[in-house]
Amino acid sequence: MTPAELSDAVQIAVSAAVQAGELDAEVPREVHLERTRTREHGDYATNIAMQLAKPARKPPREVAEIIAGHLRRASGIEKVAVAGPGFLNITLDSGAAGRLAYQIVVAGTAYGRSETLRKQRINLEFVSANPTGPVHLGHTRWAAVGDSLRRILEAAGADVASEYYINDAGVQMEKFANSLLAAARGLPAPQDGYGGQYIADIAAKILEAAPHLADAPDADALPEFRERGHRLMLAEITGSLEKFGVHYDVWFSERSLHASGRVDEAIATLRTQGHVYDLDGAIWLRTTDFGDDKDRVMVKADGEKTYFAADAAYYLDKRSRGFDTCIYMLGADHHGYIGRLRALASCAGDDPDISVMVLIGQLVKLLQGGEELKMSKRAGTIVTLEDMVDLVGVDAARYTLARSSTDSQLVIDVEEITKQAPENPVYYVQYVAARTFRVAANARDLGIEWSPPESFHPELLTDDREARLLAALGDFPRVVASAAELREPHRIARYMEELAGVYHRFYDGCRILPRGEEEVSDLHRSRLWLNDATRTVISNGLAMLGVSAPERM
RNA sequence: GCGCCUGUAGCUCAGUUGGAUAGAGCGGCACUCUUCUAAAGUGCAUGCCGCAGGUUCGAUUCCUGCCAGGCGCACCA
Repeated sequence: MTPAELSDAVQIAVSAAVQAGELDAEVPREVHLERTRTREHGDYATNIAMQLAKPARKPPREVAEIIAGHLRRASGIEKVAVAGPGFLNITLDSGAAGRLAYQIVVAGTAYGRSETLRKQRINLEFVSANPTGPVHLGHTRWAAVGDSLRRILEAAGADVASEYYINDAGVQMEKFANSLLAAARGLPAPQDGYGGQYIADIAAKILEAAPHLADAPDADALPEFRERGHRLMLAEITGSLEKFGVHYDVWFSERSLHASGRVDEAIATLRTQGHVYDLDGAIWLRTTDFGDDKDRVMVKADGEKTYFAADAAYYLDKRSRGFDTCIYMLGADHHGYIGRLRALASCAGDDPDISVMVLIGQLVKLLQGGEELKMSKRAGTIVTLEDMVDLVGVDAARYTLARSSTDSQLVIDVEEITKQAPENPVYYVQYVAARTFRVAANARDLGIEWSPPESFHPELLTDDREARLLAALGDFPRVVASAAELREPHRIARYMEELAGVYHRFYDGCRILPRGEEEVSDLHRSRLWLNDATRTVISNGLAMLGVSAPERM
């Protein structure tokens, strides 16, 4: 029995009570069920009686007793107890509870997937680091969280396109080109330019590919350095992200917006919507009409288009491609963008509550010897995605970055990364994958046959640890759905850590395979089903985080 | 000054429509392997859930104020 089925059963019990005239209240559309902390409180608890107490004008415990009376008649329920201020503690019949394992195994990779976000077309933009330097640790957090979110949204049935916006127009590229040129000439990095070893490396690569640039006049060499440097840097970024398991559906160039005239078009479109005006020689968008702090310049007095103008064109482009919702994942240093992006959507005639969602993530703070290490491309003291992967590997890196809420700053001690690697919770979770695999492999070696459905006897799974495991496994679809709706991948990770603990305790207390001369029993076979179900959930969950489910560790 | 985020165990952090004795991992102490992987399990210790009010039968959760930390407030990108 799944939580959803139980939730329906409770609802039916409530309406039965209402129909019998015992309860004068509206039947709630949803029944909130939660897994209990201890088995003394049964498998699931609901606070429905306390919620209905007020409208029904009866004490909560009395309401609880009434509902319990009806709920006890439902099939698959062994016990209903009224506890505390009016909780209904429900214990499932072990046969009904155990059938969940069968459903999970049959569903396989589909278990946890849903239609919650069906038909929603979502554009998910993340990382979008300037192609003027490597992907640093701050971006890496977005790579891990963003890519996981893409997988989770898809699991919830949304139609998602992940996208990387390449800021390849503007002065940053010129600074980058100047820095490369300086490095190629053996000069120090220009004021306001980029330093760091990667600049010298790229400059050397360019000279290797195009030796004639060594003697070319600066004016001729500069564009070459810019274009070649851009290509090399972007290739490096793409490569790092690919190795990190991050896939993008679209790599979108800012330049292409300017080149195709879409920036001008966007300004014209917004002008016809009536939100554009001219002042002091500049062209403005009146974002203050929609709650922004101040109006935003789209074209400066010198005729240059601002970054925001390109943003506007990019937004309109996304909408024209049919996306209902555009998710922007930005660092905390960009939180001032929320207002203008939402206002931009309003100016374009959209409802920003639907079409724009800005996820602000706090920055990753690096400590080295108790001192904060600033991440700056200019200073050249960057810890990059590649650095972190080299230290701990893709799995641990992705998991570590994705397991915390993006609302909280992440403090990572550079020196502790390596040292703590074996203690990373990712191994605690992955160990479940390895254990479940080994158990099944050993069972096959012993010649145990458990795959036919008739070898599964859910009613034998009566141990508390089996009940806890079943309840935990049953939670997975709800966790995935809420992670998708709230755009919070860390919920998957936290759930899996909990599931891992529950499984380890089951493994420790409930012998799955026969010992020595012991005969193979139905209980062994049934526990193998539970083992398989756990492996299914753990691998599905790890896949959503882009982390492998190893067969051995 | 204004705005956003955060403040929970020694450390890193969970805790969504308010609920039962506030949790996990790591770290500390003490235990458990001749039998499925001990990267595990069991027990113990450590908490004015930043502070003060308010709403409520009930607040870590909601509201207000204050304190502390981070990050922003360009005709930069």
